[in-house]
Amino acid sequence: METAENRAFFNQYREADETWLERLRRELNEAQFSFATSDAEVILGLAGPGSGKTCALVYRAAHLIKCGVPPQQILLLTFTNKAAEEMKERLGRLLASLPEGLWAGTFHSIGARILRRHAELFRRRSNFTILDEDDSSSLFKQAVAALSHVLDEEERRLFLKRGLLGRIISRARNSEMSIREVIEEEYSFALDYIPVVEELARLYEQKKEESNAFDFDDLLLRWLELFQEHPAIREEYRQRFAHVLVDEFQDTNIVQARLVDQFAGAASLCAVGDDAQSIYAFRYAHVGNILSFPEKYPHAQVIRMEQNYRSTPEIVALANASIAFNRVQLPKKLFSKNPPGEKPVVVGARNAREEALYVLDRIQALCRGGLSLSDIAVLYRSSYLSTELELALVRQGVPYRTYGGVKFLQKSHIKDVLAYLKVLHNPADAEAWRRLVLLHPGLGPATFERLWSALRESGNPLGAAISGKYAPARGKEGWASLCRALAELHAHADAGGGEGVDSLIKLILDCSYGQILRRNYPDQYEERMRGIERLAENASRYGSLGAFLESLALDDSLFEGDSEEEAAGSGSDCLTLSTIHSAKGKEWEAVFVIGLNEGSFPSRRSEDQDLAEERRLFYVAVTRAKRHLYLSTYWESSRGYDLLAGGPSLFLKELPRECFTPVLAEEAVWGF
DNA sequence: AAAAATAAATTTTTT
DNA sequence: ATTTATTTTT
Repeated sequence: METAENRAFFNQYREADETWLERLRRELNEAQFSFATSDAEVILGLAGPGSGKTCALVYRAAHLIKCGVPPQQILLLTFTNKAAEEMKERLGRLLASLPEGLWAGTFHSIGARILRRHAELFRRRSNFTILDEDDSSSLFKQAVAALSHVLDEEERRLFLKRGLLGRIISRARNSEMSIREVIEEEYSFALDYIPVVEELARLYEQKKEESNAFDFDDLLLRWLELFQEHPAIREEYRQRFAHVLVDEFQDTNIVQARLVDQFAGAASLCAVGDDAQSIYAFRYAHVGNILSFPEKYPHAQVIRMEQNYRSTPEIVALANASIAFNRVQLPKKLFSKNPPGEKPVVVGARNAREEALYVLDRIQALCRGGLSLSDIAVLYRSSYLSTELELALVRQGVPYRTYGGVKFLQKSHIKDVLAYLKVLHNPADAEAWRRLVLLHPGLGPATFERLWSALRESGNPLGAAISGKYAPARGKEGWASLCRALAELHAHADAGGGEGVDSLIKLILDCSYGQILRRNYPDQYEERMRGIERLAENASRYGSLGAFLESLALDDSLFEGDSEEEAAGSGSDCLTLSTIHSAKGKEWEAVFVIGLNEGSFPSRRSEDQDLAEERRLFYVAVTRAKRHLYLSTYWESSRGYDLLAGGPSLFLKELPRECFTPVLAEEAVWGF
């Protein structure tokens, strides 16, 4: 009914304000226009890269608001936080100001937001911790240790190796399969261990509950469970959100699709995506979601957007030629009417260093030709492929920023500081306690276990620690100093209230972690200190500790890049280095895709069925380019485990000859 | 028995 | 460079 009301509003508006509609007509093409203004209840936008699907989604949201839909009735689901931010910003620009009350975020962050309000239904409190992958694998390790009477050493190692256990369990949870089914289908070597894995999963759940914590999967699954088992709550949200808009639908998994389904009937649903750009199978993305969408919703209006506005016809031709090798896909004919440009260049280099020198040389040439560094990006399959280039860039003093790859958050000193904050915010967080305790000399894992079980028994771990009643047999001084620090921090956090997270971090350094840092990293003390200061700067923008920890858990893009970028002056004109996954949705005038070697890309770890996914990844990479595209490969591997650099990637070899211009790097690099 | 010190190994992609 | 396995020290 509510949607009908909105629709009435909508139609009334349609006649009332011609200028907004005129603007839409001017700025959008036919398909985008009908997408943005359609009043169908279910809409699917099938759109190729560079066709402006995100743009259409933003305009649709703006249009709804222009038509009088209150912003708080709109739920905008994106795949990355970056995308959510970008949409909000574009929406703000379109409407002159950012609408208040609109919910825009990733499935995970919206899930966290909703679950904070209903945490008690899952025996959690609203200050629950969100576990990252390291945290969960640590819990798995403890669960495995608890079953040491069943598993011998070799078996224990098997399960912990490369997160096998986590992958099995996560796979089961995200694909609506039982652990038995997952093992039977994909891990047949573990058939004998099905009951063991089931028991481990139970132990893991129990540990999460004890720690008042959710992992990433919980944020989706428990959200779904909330809606399925509490119809009244579900109805509340169905009433609230009259419009649900989903970006990058091809990357949703089964649970996420079910979450969208929960709104069907009450809200108008609208999703955009491109099956050819599905690159998150490793996170259980299910392309079937987008392929079968029209069957699930027979009344859905399907709008195709096939014109590419981003790239030259030459680049589009290469992309089309490559993706055509994937047999299972929706037929699409991406085309570009842009003025022609140069053919993409395929570069062969002897080794990574020569490749780096070539790329550097071309970047400098492009800059002389009038491009600025921010118009250029270098993309790669895996983060290690960027090291040679980074060396060359630093030598030449070219400023750059990296996306994806080694995480700022994974730096140990940052995690140490965060452990203090987590203990303060959620004193049940066993992982955080463990980290803090082990920082101190004389305190090891065994002592931690004893201390922790005592603290947990008390029902108020933080209070118990501060009271000083508990003391370990060894490492008394370390424990005492930790307790003093926590007492001080707790008092400060309590008194401060709105004091700001940054002052809390400063206090952590002053009363405890400063000395520990100096002791543990005598050589890098200064550098790491600067990293923590940057953390504090970022923290100052958050109103509460909870908000800060949550956005840290769900969005590390805040901390991408590191000290190199500082030297270059942040915000200034700089080159982009990015994994292809992190480059999704972006575009640059000139794009270099490096390390296109058989074995690296497609990754040798991928199996046959993954080859299509790797090719889609290649497709995403090349379609980031507007005018200049360079694809490079090298054949001598310089590093030990980079071994088997097996010559040019299949994705280069299979390209029709007329698509590109071949070049040998040595002629350009050593030419004179 | 536990913790500290030393040696070895490990890196796809991300919420 | 940081986690993880192994040895040495307390």
